[in-house]
Amino acid sequence: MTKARQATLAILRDAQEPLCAAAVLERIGVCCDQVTVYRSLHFLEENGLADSFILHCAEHGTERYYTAVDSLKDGYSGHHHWFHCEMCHRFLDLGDCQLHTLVAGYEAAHQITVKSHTLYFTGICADCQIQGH
Amino acid sequence: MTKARQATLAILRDAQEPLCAAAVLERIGVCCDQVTVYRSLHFLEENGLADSFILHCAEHGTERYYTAVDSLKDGYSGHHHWFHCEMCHRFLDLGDCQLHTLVAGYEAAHQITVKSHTLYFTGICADCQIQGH
DNA sequence: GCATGAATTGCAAATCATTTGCATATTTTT
DNA sequence: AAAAATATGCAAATGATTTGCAATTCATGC
Repeated sequence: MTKARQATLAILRDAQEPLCAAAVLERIGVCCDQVTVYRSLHFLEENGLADSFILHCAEHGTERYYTAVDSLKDGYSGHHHWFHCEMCHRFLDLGDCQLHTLVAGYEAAHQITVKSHTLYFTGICADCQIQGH
Repeated sequence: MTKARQATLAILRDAQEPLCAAAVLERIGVCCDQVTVYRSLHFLEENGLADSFILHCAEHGTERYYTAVDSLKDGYSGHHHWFHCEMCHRFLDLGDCQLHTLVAGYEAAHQITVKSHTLYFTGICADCQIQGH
């Protein structure tokens, strides 16, 4: 792995939330160019080191967000799902993917092979609910 | 509802799959402009008549896809989920949303209010599996 | 340890779905 | 039917992401 790709992966791992390319770029400093960040994110995802999803948010528009994939442990896929607060625009980690049974059911019912899925939730987080709207 | 909005909704209802703005435009003929299609789709979604999700596909790039929301029947939300075949690029209807329990669990566990979610699956459909790769 | 071909990077410019400004047309209200 | 409000069309802007290409760095064999 090149320096740029390592730096990108380290940033995703350190982040407590999904990051868009712009957020990675902000943190990566002079290490490399914006285009290299995009290419590194592609590389990481192709190689199973990162996950991504496209989310539209009133504040930030439509962007692809990336997370580092957890190292696999017993019974865990390393693939998380997220909640996005439409008021404070932060992400909340909902933990490891819970869709295995559902996916298996769809595969059996329709004779399809599901290779990946995108799932995220939006709404109001606990903090924003307390503060009223 | 204006003529453009009615025409857009009728197209979504007739379609057996999610449609992007370009696909709606193709079918809408001289009825209205491309910009009006975009605005009509926004209108339908804001008013609960359509659902949408953003999907990236090798063939068609990144686009937002819309479906008409079913009229509500007992125990059904009207909100469907879809499978997208990465070989033939078609959509398969997986039926009414099955996430109610999961959502309720997340809401209780994190004191959040989930207002919506995005879920879709990608992989290889039955037809493409038979045909080999 | 270094030459050599392959893969990666930086920069500038291109893409492309979607949005916006604004004048006109249509719809709704009174 | 006139006035006020809303929707539409057209042209141009936006903004995230991608691409071309020359220069640089990396991997590998000798």
